[in-house]
Amino acid sequence: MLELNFIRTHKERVIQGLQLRNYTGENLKVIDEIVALDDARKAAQTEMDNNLAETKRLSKEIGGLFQQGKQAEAGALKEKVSELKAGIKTLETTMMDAAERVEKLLLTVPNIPHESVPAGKTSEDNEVYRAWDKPLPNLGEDAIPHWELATKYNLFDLELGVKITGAGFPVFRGKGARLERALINFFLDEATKAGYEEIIPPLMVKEESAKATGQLPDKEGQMYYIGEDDFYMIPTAEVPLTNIYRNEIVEEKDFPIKLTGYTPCFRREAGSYGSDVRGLNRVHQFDKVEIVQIVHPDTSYDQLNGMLAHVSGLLDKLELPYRILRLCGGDMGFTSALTFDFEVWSAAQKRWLEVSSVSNFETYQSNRLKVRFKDGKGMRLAHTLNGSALALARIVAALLENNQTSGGIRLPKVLHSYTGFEAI
RNA sequence: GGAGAGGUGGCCGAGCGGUCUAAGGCGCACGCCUGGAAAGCGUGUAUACUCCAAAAGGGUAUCGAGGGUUCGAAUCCCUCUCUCUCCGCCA
Repeated sequence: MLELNFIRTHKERVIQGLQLRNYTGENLKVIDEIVALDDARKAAQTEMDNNLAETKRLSKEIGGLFQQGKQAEAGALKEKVSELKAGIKTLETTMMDAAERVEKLLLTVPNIPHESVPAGKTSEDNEVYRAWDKPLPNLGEDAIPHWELATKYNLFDLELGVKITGAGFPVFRGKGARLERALINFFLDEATKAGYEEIIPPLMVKEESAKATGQLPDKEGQMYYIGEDDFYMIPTAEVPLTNIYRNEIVEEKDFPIKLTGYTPCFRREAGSYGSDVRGLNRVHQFDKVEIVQIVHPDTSYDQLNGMLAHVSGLLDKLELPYRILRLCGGDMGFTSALTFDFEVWSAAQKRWLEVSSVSNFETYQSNRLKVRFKDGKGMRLAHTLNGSALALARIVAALLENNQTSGGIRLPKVLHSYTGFEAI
């Protein structure tokens, strides 16, 4: 969430930012409400603290009087303290109530977009940041989509997933499973080469963790929830990886912290049924290698560029046509200040598929996470970033479709040593 | 799952109703000492909120978390949580 102090001191910027996210008059009032409530909280707290100080002083006096055997005088003071205590209780309630309401409202305010974020309402308005300037593969009439290729070559089976679990839980098998594992290894190796530390995190997280990275309360209902133990299945490795540093004070010299991890990702995808969900386009469980960075605020945009270069490099090596979009204010995620999406061309479906989303959250996540470092001026919040590098299911879809030939499916050279075969 | 023992500052560890404003030690930083270092000595060593125009300096809270008893809680009571030991189950 936004820093309260930032809202207080940069109200105009906050409002401009919200306008870029298409907030208008009525919705913008929340900012003034927050400041007013916080004023009330401060006033109550100051008074309460003063009363507490007085109580403390008197209690000590009573202790002294008891030791001198002056019971009567002590009794008189006791009454005075009791009176003060009643007032303190009221003030505390006022303060806690105001603080809670501030917190609640703050959770409803999204991150302020970076100045480069284009105006716009929907994905239609996203800016093509880097277009694909070479020709797209032309497969001819008999090209078939990846779900048919999967059946033809026995690569994955969605019906089998339905039998075992339900719709959207693919079963990979044979060369399909091998390809999946090859891609995971390839992505992890590349991330490690780029200086990311490999992590194997828990796949379920507690509420506190999901809150800290912003999945809750924003995406309640999109995560699988294990009620018996109060766990959430992770929708992305971002959650456990970033939470490694929750409540940590980091040494400035340890920046940039770079983590990578492969995990399956679980998403309920409630309310997103439609024609674009066939095959691997949208599933409830998919594999992904994530990269996460925790960095000094001065360098976060440089690091963001580094992440773009990293993801571009992966797609280049996989020989997939792709483009990069800069998301507009209306399409950007709640917690992000700037997001770039990568889309690969799916030649049989003749459409772009999102395979990566790379974002800088600035201090929005770290404020909830409380990831801080100390510099000359005191405690400061770090910046957090993350990106998919990459999401597997759709990469598989594109690889299969784009490389199909009448004689089989060719695989990009970089994967040969990982798969142990050059074609399917 | 059952039984027991515990969670105190960056770390170890004392404290078990008032002087805890948390002893002592280690570590760390700075200074003195030294040709330089070690040792020794001295000083300092958290976080959040808040008061003050700011600095300096105050105030409040935090001894796993939350609640309670009390004029006063690290200390007593309740709930939760985590760790350790033993037993059971188990890849």
